[in-house]
Amino acid sequence: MPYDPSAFPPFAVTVDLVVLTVRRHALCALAVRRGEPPFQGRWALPGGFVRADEDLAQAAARELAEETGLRVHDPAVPAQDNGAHLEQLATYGDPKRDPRMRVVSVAHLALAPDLPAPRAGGDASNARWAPVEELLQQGGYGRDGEPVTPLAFDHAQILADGVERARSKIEYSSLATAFCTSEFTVGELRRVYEAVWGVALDPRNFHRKVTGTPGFLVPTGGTTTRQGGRPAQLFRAGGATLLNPPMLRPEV
Amino acid sequence: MPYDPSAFPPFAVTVDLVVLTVRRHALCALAVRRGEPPFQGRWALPGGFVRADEDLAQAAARELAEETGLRVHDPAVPAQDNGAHLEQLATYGDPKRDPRMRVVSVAHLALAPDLPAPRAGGDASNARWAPVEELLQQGGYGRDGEPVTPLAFDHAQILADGVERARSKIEYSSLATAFCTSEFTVGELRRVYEAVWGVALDPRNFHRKVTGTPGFLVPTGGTTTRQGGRPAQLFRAGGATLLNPPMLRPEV
DNA sequence: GATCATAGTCGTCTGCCTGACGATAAGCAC
DNA sequence: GTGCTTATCGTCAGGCAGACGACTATGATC
Repeated sequence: MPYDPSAFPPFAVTVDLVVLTVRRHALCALAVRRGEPPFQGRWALPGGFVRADEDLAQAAARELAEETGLRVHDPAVPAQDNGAHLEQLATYGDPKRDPRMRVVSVAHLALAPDLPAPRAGGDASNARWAPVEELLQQGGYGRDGEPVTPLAFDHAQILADGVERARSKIEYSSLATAFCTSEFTVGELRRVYEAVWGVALDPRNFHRKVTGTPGFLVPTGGTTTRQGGRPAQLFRAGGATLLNPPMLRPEV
Repeated sequence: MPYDPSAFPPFAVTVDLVVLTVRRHALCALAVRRGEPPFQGRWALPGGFVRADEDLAQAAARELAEETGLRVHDPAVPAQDNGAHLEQLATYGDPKRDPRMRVVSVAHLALAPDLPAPRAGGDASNARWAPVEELLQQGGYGRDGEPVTPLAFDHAQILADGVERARSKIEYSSLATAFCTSEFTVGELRRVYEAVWGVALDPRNFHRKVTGTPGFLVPTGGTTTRQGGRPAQLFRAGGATLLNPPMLRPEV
């Protein structure tokens, strides 16, 4: 049976990225300013077309590198530094989600340690880390005093789904370490949980939990005082990826 | 800026379905026989092209209805009978996954109660429920004595991902009730867990757990002896969708 | 109709984990 | 040193899960 192009409607396929990090005790996402219609001047998630010979994960990794310079953490190299976690999130294909044409977007979720500064094709004014709370807010004014405009397209929904995925996934996996630098303290890891969940956790119980879970953390031997106070032991993420029993998210 | 079709490569977009049910104490998936190349004569997951004016979820629901006659359970109508659960699973877009052209497939996961018989365009010999273990098996012979051939395309991977999603999701949600008819007993629900996880559960502890979780089960007042033995209370799925604390899957 | 097999339901006990919280340790700023 | 900060160890009570005993109510079989 020959290939019949009339048998199916053509789609454009893109990848959109929810890139999350923790800055100043807040969960932040990478946003880029749109330079062209539709939604010109509005903030959006980074993303772009999937190329003809490219896998979806490749396209997402390429976009991530283009926007942030981050390489993707290869699970086969556990000790790799500064690698970001990247996973597929969900696919959005409402016929009206892009007014120009039929676009199906495969959204990906990336988790990264706090980065120096975003870059978007070298133009820093067109990319920023913004607290997800602010990006998802409806109306009102941001902390910079500018009026808040909703994200372009259906990106608010995509961002909300990504945040929810991250929030639930750090419960039962060691994914929270993806927000930390290669060596980190128990307190730093706890502040990641607190920022992502937006709650306060008991330092003593948290310490007991993470140090008591085999394979979660491995001590490097060093200590640091970069958080002030008594010197804290430094750890690296252990090989365990699943937390059993899970970290319990407090009721809100 | 005008719409420029040359700016992106065209893709075909399909939905593929992992339809799971529990039959005779085994987790089974719906498979259809391919009538045309590539992989002619091989078993595959049901699916088809997304139409030009159709949302992804609509396309998946349409395919599900075409293959099984099942309607999708609407969460707004909790008491609806025989509705299947349908959710997006993941998207597969390797450039070589279909030798004919560039196809991106948005896989969906459907959970259904045991059904009378599959239908595939009215031709029953081209559709069947098969134990997932058999569909995922590499080589050897099936229980009908025929040699086992792998599923077409990357459908073995898609099926494995769907099964894994179902296995993990019944831990912390009330999704296992989607495998049951509208009224069911605690024992029937337990056999669902046992079939999906492939383990044996203690009937007494299971009973305590599910009846003690508020909102999970609501008694209908009736009883049944359809499983033999002492009459069992009939229940309907309650409004709760999340199980907290979750059902614990025994170590293997 | 007695006996048996089958499934359902209620309890008990023990160990583990969590949440609450006291106490101590070890840095820095003054 | 005093005070402040963060880290770390310990204790205790309550809740939940696994193991398992006991009892109940059907249908099947003799």
